[in-house]
Amino acid sequence: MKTIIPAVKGTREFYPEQMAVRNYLAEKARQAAHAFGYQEWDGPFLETIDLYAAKSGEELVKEQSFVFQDRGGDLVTLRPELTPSLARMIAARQNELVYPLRWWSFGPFWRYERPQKGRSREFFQWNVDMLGVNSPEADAELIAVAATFMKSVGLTPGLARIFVNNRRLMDARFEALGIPPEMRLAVSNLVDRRNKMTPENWEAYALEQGLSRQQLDGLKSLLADKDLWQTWDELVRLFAALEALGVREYVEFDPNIVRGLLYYTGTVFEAFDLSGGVRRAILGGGRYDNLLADVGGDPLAGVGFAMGDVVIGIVLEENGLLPPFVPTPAPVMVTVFDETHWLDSLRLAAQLRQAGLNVTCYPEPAKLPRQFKFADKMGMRVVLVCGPDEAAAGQVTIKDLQSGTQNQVPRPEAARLIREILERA
RNA sequence: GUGCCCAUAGUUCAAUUGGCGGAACGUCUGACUGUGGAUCAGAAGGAUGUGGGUUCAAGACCCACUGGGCACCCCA
Repeated sequence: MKTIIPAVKGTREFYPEQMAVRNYLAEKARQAAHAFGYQEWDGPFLETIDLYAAKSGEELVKEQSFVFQDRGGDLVTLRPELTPSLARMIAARQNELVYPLRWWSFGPFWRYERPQKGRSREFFQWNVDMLGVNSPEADAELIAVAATFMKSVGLTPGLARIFVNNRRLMDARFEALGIPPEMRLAVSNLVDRRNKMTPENWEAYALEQGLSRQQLDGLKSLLADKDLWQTWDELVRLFAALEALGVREYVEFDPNIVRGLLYYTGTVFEAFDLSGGVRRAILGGGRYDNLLADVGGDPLAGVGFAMGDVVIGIVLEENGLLPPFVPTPAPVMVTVFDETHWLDSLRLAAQLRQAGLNVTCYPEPAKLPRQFKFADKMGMRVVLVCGPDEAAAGQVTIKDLQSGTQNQVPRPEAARLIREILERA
């Protein structure tokens, strides 16, 4: 009896309070995507491991995926990301889809990682993608969708910001520094871990990776140059478009943004939480122009981003930006005065539902204080009492729990008067 | 997958050198037989995460496991 089977490590249990947060995030994501005309879609939760082998990066496939053998002996994977599924589904119907294609999705993903704060093995991710357009203006639109979401949940540019870079720009600069193509990945990783090491260690590590002293100095000044974007036409156009889209204040150029996924080819961006002590990545994305061709489709340009629900949830919680939790979806409760008035209460509740209200009825006769206490704890706004007095007069008592006032009114008027109370703030 | 830290009531935390496990909040009951929140009074609630070991004696010390956190790694 006392033995409880624990939940699987790294999974999450959504009690109504957490479910409300998840739904809130999903709803805000939906609104932002719909504001820009994106269509909702989804892929399978189970995929073959081969789908990810091509482009997702070795680490993700080999060490961070849930892989199982099914009863037929085939290996199946709980999806660790969505973009490969997107690429396949588009490739399969490449000639019948309407372009430019704007799709969004919000669903569960799994990664076999060591859980810690802001990272679980089971999480929800919002994905937004545009395919069929290759332009900085398209990149800007994706960033604008992200910024629109951030704004809608109360994140100001002071609390969180989107940092942008461009892989082609960096490649050109690496080229100019005489860093050969085969060293680019190592250099990217180097850039990625810069703020995690002391300057001395980082430089030593850089030299160890094969950079010359001169190249290292060149790299350092490159990474410090916040105006570098002005030398790159794509980024000049990107920022002009962001300005026009009204989200320029959320975006900043940062040559240190690299991103690990291999399929990005141009613009890359990452939103960070600036409100706390550590910079935490809220969302990330970029342009991937080769992905379709890589999964066997015709070449098709794409740009997109993904946001996990865990970090954003923590950031909003820590900044007091989550909406207050209202336990019940029914703001109205009918009390049950006693056994003889029980069915009358059920009738009243049914009438009010018929009138379009969400109404709960206390499930049994009980002392009124208990019933009122219950209504209060469940966050209800209106409590109805129909006892002997009301029944004799064909009336009902309506109490507004927020103001504490109550009135006894004819029953046919109840629905209208309740609605009036609910519409008051 | 590596290193370090943590685990006591539903929750957040106490418990001297190893010596009878406490408080706050929450919950329940009553003050209040037709009315929630506030206040007051009372009550319930624990094999101290699991399994072993040391000891006359373990919440405390040792080992393993499980879970969580931090840093790597990676990323949402």
